[in-house]
Amino acid sequence: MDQKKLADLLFSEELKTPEEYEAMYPLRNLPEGAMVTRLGPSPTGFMHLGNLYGAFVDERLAHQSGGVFFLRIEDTDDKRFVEGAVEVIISSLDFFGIRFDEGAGLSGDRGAYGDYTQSRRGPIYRTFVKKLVEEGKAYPCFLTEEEIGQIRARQEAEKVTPGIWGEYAVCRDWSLDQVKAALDAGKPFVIRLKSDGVPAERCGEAGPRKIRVKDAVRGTLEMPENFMDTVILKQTGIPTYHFAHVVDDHLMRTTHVVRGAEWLPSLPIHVELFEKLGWDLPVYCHTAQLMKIDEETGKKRKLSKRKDPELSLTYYRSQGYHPEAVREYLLTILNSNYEEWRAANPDAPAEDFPFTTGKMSSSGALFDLNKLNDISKDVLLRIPAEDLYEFLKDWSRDYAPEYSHLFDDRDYLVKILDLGRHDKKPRKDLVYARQIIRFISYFFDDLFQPEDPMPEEAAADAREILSRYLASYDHSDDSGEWFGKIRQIAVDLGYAAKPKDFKKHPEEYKGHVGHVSTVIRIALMGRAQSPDVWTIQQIMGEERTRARIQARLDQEA
RNA sequence: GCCGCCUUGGUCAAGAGGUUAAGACGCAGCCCUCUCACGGCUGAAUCAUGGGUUCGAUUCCCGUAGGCGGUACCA
Repeated sequence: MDQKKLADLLFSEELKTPEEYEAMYPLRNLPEGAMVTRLGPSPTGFMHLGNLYGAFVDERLAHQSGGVFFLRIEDTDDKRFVEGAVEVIISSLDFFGIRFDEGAGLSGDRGAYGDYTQSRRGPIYRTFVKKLVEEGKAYPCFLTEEEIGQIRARQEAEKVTPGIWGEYAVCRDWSLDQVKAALDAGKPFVIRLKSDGVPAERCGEAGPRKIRVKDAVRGTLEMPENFMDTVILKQTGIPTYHFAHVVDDHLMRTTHVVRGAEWLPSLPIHVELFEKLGWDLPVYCHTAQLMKIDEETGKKRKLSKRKDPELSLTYYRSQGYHPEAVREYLLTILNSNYEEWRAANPDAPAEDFPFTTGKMSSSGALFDLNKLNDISKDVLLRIPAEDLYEFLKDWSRDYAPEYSHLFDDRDYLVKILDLGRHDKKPRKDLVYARQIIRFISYFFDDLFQPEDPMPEEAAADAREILSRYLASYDHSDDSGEWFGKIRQIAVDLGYAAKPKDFKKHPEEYKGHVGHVSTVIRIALMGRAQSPDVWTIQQIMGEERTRARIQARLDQEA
């Protein structure tokens, strides 16, 4: 039979049979309902929020159902490979709590369904390509780039769908002899799928035939069937994404294929490939994409590696966002009912949230930094100060070594971080590491610096206020006694004891007690705004407190 | 160009053939208050558009527009 001969001619190497591979990779022995998902990044060495977003869906689905989540390196495009990329992928996802059960790893593969790197699976793909050729479902194509360009030009002139299909697929029905001759002439070739689809322009009134695919996030998709003779095996003997996806996800027994919506247009190709190979379709989950507003055009667009370095995962790490905050943020945009759940379960770990594909939005969300910050405040509040200390210390080691000395006195820093966090209405001052360091900088003499001017109302009396304050200062005063003294100073110098009195009769006072305490606050913290002064003083200690006041006094002189 | 997906306030969004169209972030104001933060209250702000179907449509259907994506021997 010619096709068998053709297949042998094309693939002379020793290959396993499809049956052997089926036996090597048996159905997984997993409980009912367990999902098998995978992440298939190409090793470009760059991960951004969008990658995390998708990975998170895979991870939740697998781990929530007692299934398996594995990593497969999709490096069928050798031009994209960047040294060290696999490590970047694994470590940056790990930082955000995303761990693989199986697949490619730093010290080799884990799991029985490998190899997990596509560039090393050549023989597997060729086995199945050969099978398709034998069955007349694929064929070698010797068209050169130039010839394809000419075909395209002709198609454009004829206003017909560009691509290799129907009569434009000139090698489609070549005889064995024709192929042999081309081969003997040393012509390079690719293998194309011999599509059964009816070209859209040949369908007439009825329109193209439709395929129906159930998508876990979009419901039933109805799309025109494929009719392109798509390349499945490149000249190099390595498959295209389309073919690798189908073979790998079948052999690796993936149950749910989570990928971005940019794959939607090629879904019909995948469906035809699954059919031709006689395999069941996985459940597809085409996720919406994270978007951002392009500064140049002012329009929405997909996140881009090139243009959005600030959306890279390392950016968030370097700013010191806590991984849990990023996870919660992603959860809120992934599942619309998450915030509601969080409100009802304020202390539950996020893992307890029942994540579902049905609650995922099918339209793309804009990345919202405000929202991330807001969520981060709440997340950090749930983390004990001791843990926060460790988190900040690790962050500083990697991204801000200039602050390493802040971690010398652990007790001091822990007290600072815990300030006001245990009240009935806890403070939410802490957002991310860089911001936290800035926020607490005045606790450290080398970082302390005056930022705000004295308040107008009390500037003239600043010296007097400070000297009286220093004279009456008793570190053992409780906060009531302490504030009583400030009030006394205020009254003695002609300020209202209560802001309301001043508001009612501004003409009777120079200002109010708030202005007086602001003078003290600025001397101590260099800022007009801060948490409770008494508490800060207790943390700073008497010596530092007195020194700060004295220094300002000297300066005011 | 062609093909596909998407479209509720500035952002994330719930929602149903008849609702005063939830909630969150952000924004404004007020309250609390020695400042800020927290918290509370109030407010401004949304169903892209045209045409059907219907007693009634933001919701269902068709068209249009806009956004996004695809149109590779990239993924």
